[in-house]
Amino acid sequence: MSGIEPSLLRGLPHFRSLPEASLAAVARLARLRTCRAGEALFAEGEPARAFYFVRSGAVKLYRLGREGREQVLHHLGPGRSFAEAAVLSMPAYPAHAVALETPTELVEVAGAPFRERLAGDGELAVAMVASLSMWLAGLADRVEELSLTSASARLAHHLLRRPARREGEGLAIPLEMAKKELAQHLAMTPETLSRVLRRWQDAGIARSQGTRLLVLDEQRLDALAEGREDLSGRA
Amino acid sequence: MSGIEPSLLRGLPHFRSLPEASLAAVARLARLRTCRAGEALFAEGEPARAFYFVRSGAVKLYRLGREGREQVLHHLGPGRSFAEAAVLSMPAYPAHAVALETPTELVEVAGAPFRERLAGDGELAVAMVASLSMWLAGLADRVEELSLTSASARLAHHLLRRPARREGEGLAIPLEMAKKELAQHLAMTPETLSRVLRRWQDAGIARSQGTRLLVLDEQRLDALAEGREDLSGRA
DNA sequence: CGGTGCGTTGACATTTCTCAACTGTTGTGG
DNA sequence: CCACAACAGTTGAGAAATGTCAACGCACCG
Repeated sequence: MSGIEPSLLRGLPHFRSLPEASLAAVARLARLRTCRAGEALFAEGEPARAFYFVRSGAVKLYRLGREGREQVLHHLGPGRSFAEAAVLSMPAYPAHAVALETPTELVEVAGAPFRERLAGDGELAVAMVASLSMWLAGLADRVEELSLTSASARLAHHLLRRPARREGEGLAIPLEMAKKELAQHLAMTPETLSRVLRRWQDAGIARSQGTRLLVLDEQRLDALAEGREDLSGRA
Repeated sequence: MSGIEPSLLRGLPHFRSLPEASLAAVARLARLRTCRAGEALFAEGEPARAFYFVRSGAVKLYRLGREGREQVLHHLGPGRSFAEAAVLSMPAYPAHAVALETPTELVEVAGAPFRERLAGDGELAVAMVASLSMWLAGLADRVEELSLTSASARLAHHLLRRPARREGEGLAIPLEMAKKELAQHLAMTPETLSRVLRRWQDAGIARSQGTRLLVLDEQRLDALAEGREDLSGRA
């Protein structure tokens, strides 16, 4: 409520090229909030009062279907923002949000005053347009991913778009969710995910190492993602 | 290139509450374009030079995978806009676009001058934010849809979110794509789609009438969309 | 120590895909 | 106007992928 240091915002991708005045104005509407794992930020259907930036830790956005089935929409790490669209042009949050780590540091920006500021501040509005475009691109990618009909294609597609680190013989990709959640993210069961990884290991394509994956044969992973390779016959 | 009547823009949802000056400025960057079915508007990878509004007719956005497999991303009818995100913050179009009907009337807005205008025109930027938010909500919905694991749940979910018309005993939902494309849109094969519809017909839930669907039992369709009902045992 | 929950594996049921044949429609050219 | 090709849509039979249920190991945490 009382505002934060503008410098805390400067590091965020959206505001990198924002004039000092705009940045200061936004900082005045923001407050820093530190959460513990499991702490809820907002619930689906609740009036959209603020949007957020992740400074450290992680946040999960999800919906609840009937019978408590949890549909994970996104995992967000440092630098990402969320709920801008809700605050800017929707009456209520379209999903639930909880912090995943202790501590998770967030910048919380009050919605109503931000909306007012936006109309008169072109530079800020352009920054928000860029931010929303980022979300759009991400979701479009996700749609493409989910349109793939085979489980291994979806997994391969997903993995190939994660930040990875070259590591000796292969590519190390950190899995930033529990396998259970990753499975749901990719519209498959945990069992299927486990078996796909098993097959990849047997085929020498990749090796599951607890919380990360070591890809040994990038080309074949690529082929799998595009449905060019099949992997059934070659047990 | 030479501009169009501002009144042509006023009808579009994005610009409903835009000041006269902004509207006129955009109109100056726009031109009216009439296409025939099959006419390409832009190709994937091409530099994003303009974005569009549909005035009449319809447009299809799609990607091409290897081997010419066409992945339909969206069908757009009158009032919708597309490629704003590409023009505003991406170097190239992320998909192909073609007109689907003869005639299809479009408003084409030149990208570069629009971007310049945007920075200084807060009202316009806010309008674009609203437009992008609409896209975001639509894509989020699509992600949720594709996350459903059963074919009939995806189809039910999809149908329940289409504009429909009450019609005597039931609900008439126009299918705005060929069944072949609808199937791909829902990550299933045309055969599976056909069989699901057959089962619904046998169960008295809905009746496929060529290019439209007559829903007889909305409640059960709802149940199917949420995985509450199964429809296997009750042939 | 127990408990709780994730991840793996196996056996089995079911859905969905694949391939193929057949129908009906549409549009074209004779 | 008809014959024909081309293509969407349907249906069937069999194969393959995936989901379901259950058991087990294992780590983590009280």
